[in-house]
Amino acid sequence: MTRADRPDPGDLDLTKQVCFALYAASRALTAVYRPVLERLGLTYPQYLVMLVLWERGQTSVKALGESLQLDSGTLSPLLKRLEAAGLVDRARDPRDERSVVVSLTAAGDGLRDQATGIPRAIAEATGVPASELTYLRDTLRKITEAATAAPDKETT
Amino acid sequence: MTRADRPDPGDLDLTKQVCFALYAASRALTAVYRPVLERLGLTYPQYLVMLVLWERGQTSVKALGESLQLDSGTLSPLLKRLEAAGLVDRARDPRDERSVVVSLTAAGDGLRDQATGIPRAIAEATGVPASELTYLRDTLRKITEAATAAPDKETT
DNA sequence: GGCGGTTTAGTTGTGCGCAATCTAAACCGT
DNA sequence: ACGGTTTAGATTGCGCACAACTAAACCGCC
Repeated sequence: MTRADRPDPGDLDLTKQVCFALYAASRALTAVYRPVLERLGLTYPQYLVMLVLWERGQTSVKALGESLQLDSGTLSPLLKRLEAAGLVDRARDPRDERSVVVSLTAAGDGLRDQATGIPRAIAEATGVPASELTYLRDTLRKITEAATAAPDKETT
Repeated sequence: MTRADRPDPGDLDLTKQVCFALYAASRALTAVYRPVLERLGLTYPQYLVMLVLWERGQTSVKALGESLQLDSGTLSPLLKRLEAAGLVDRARDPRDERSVVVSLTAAGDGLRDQATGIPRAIAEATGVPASELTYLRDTLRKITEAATAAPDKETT
């Protein structure tokens, strides 16, 4: 069922451009993080996991996956690497043995201090004004929500 | 509580949120493409390569890399798979044997017809108005440019 | 209690992305 | 013509993402 505000032909190119812009911008920004995070021995997805843990102290793998929108196929090996690096502990929840609780080690908690300056460093490196960032964030969230709820495009 | 009480705490969180929003939105939109492209036997990066070829007919690997901002480490195996799928040909440029020219096969050219409806399908699936898409595209380009040119402390 | 279905992680396999390294071809100044 | 440099592409290794599958624990129900 097409909407009343269906895009006209001119918009088709636009969609293409937006998708690529998103794809390119995401990789470009991650590349800005890379050298900064390298000093902490983290990749960007690992940094995201640490952000959640610094805020919550501990979480199940499931909750982590919901927050970051990643599945166990991605998280399991990633968490294994964080554990091998001595930053997190993993243990089955005794209340529910299906669940694995991820928590910070002392080293993982200590890393937080070194990470506090990162958002500022990134903001300065890119130099995009906060007003635009706010609008951008909200628009991106809207797109993510719309894409996540996207219909699977029926027949043919 | 874990937040830094700095002069401008709002911006720091914002940066973090924008980066994640970008990362999440990019993956979410790619996921919308996935089932659509699957019918053509293409992944999203492969689709991007085909878009360039449908527009230009042929390109060198280098030019392709500049357009998509991907290096040979990514493109070489990707093009090999497209070649194995019978969609493209690869040949050394006789004028400069260092360069490899990628061109469309008949099958690759024929796939264009099936691909014309894709941008519309994506636009409808997400349902974000064109006015926002335009602003979004321009902001993303600005960020990509800023990130690509980002000053890096590891400079010597 | 035992059975069937669900939930939670982990594993396997494929395809990016990117750094580092390698090879070969082209260019360049002498 | 020559040796050094630059350039284009391929290869290797690692870490995501994601689909498909497996195994174990939980749950409801009889």
